[in-house]
Amino acid sequence: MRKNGLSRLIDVAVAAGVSRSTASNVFSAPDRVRPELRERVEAAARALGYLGPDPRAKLLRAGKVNAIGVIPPAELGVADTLRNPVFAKFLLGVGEACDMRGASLLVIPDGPAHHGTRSALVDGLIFGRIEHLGMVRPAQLRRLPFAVVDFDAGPEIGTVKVDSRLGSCEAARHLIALGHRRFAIVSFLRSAGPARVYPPSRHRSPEVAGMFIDQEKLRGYADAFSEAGLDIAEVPIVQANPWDIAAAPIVLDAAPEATAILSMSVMQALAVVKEARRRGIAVPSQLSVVGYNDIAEAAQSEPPLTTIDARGVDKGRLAAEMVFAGGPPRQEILVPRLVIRQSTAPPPRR
Amino acid sequence: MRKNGLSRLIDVAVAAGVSRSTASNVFSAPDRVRPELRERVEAAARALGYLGPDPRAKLLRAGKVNAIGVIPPAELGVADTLRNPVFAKFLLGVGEACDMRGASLLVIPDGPAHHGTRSALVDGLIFGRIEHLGMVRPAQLRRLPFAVVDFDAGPEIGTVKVDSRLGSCEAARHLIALGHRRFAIVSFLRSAGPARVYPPSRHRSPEVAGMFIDQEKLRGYADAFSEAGLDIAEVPIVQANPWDIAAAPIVLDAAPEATAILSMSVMQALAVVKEARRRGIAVPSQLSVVGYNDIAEAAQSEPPLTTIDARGVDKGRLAAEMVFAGGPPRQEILVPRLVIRQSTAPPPRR
DNA sequence: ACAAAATTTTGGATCGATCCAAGAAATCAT
DNA sequence: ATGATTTCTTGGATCGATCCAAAATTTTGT
Repeated sequence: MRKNGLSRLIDVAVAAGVSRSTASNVFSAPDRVRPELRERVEAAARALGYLGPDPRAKLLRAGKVNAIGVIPPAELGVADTLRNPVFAKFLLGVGEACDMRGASLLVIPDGPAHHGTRSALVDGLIFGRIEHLGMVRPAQLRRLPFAVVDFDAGPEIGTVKVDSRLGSCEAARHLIALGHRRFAIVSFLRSAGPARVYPPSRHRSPEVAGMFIDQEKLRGYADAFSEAGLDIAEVPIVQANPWDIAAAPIVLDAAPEATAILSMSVMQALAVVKEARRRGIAVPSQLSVVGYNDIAEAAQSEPPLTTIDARGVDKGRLAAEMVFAGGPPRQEILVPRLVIRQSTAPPPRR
Repeated sequence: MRKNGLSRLIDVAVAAGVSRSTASNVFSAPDRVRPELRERVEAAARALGYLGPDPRAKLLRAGKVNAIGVIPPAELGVADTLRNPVFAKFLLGVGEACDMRGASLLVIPDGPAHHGTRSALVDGLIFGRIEHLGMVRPAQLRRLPFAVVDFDAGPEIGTVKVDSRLGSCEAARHLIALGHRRFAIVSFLRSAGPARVYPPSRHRSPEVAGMFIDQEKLRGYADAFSEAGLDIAEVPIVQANPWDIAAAPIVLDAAPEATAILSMSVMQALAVVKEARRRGIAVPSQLSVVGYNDIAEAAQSEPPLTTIDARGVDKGRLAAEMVFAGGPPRQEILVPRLVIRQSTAPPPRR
């Protein structure tokens, strides 16, 4: 017994009259110990209340923790991460991969100085956002397997991406195929603040052009428009914080003549549907709405929302499998899928 | 530089021409080292690509990991845990507490032999269910601070509980106060399988009496009924797996004359509302429904669901704070709150 | 019964740092 | 310049296990 009251492997060994190594073997390789001796050691362990090797010490030698770490987008804490339904789906995928190997999942809020990356006790890391590019090198140097998600970090680094340009293109194509010609787009506003409206003709202003991920999606919309001989420059764009559902009325006001709304976020799309119904605009017969990302609420909305399944779960699973598997870095690109529900229909006749 | 390519503190020390201790101090107590020397060490570290003390070794001495572990109900893996909205709320609360201390959150799927409990690298543990009672002793012996949630483990052990008897009593009181007299109860079926109906008079059968948590809630309903001079024995009970929303039709069929449904799960309550509307039964004017547990879907349902807020977030936060704070074991009992929305109204006149 | 082979057990070294008491160097007082 | 302080730096011990090669023991073959 020690001063701190906990007994160690060596205490057990002494009590059982064997060497440390033998005692160690009883716990980690029982077959190597003669049954008789093994029982003696086990009895001693029981008597001392010894619970098996201390995971910390074990770790020091073995180096394996049996856990994977996920570092959420920079500004998010643990709670925010869990609260965000889109990110939660991703986490779910990571969780699935963990379950396959019986590993644990660590959510690491990234404090200042990337303390999390440097000190987390994990076998590998998954970086969730662009802001983490600076942490890639530290992780590399720590020789920790890791993968990045949703951004390009070069061929040296395992990556899982979703082709969001294609995804939003599909969304727009779907509406165009239904016959829509008058649209409005709900885009992202990264900086905090109220929604902003960009009427047609103001698209080339730097605020619109300068966004990052959203830019991909905007290109996707533009692809579909030009395929159909339409010009995206004639479509009004509303930028809103993806979670600021109070922006829905602004969207509807900004494009009263639109028959279809393309939203880069699900939450906005759901909010627009709700607001439209509140105003007595029938969805989908008078107004069609397509979102981006498929979450539970989308299926349960009234009417259920047509949206893009951005493969969040698969993304998480693949990233985690990459980390677990080790091996040379791979680049995976997932293809988003259009999920057609009841928020889209041909435009009303005039 | 080592064979494995990673440099250690000692390599840095040698390169800088100082002792290990001094090098160590540069990273953990910079003020103790003369600026000139410190810079020399830092330069050496940079040159060798040394990233600071290895968290694993640090841990062996210090014992702190800056992470808290949550062990979900036995049969759930990591993914199931995140998928379950009720448990996810609890996790959210734990996450909030983590954010306050900048700690990480580890979700530990509990494999066979409680391997997780024994080997998880955390500063403390939270046990999420009755099945974990057997793991309490191991944790105690490991001298790990821990808390249990939702079940009584004796005065020696920190506990956060929610008074579910009171919660369900409130639910029933609410309906009774609105004037309802004919009810049906949706209870839990722990074993897998299809829903079962227990008409009045069969309440005392062992399947009904033998359930655990649900028993508390049933008592709560009974409390409210007897306050109003009603007898719960006259109320039909449907037992269904809490997630088996296919059971909703069975509920409505089992009690066609009921004007109000008391459900022990939110999901069932939401399913019942949906099914009722599908059948053309107006909610709440013809049928009132009260759930138990408040999740996002409940507020977004059509109509929004009246339900019991079982304080999931607070429960998680308190449990985590207990673990972080250490100190003598406390027993917290949270009081559930009735959240009145639009799924309840006075019964229809006949 | 004795050597050879197979199985068990053992002690020393190691994983990568931190702590602490003691030694060395620099600063100050007289 | 000498001793007394104060500030830095150092090596040895430690955290709690595992690994490995060598020693001890048991089993097998003839």
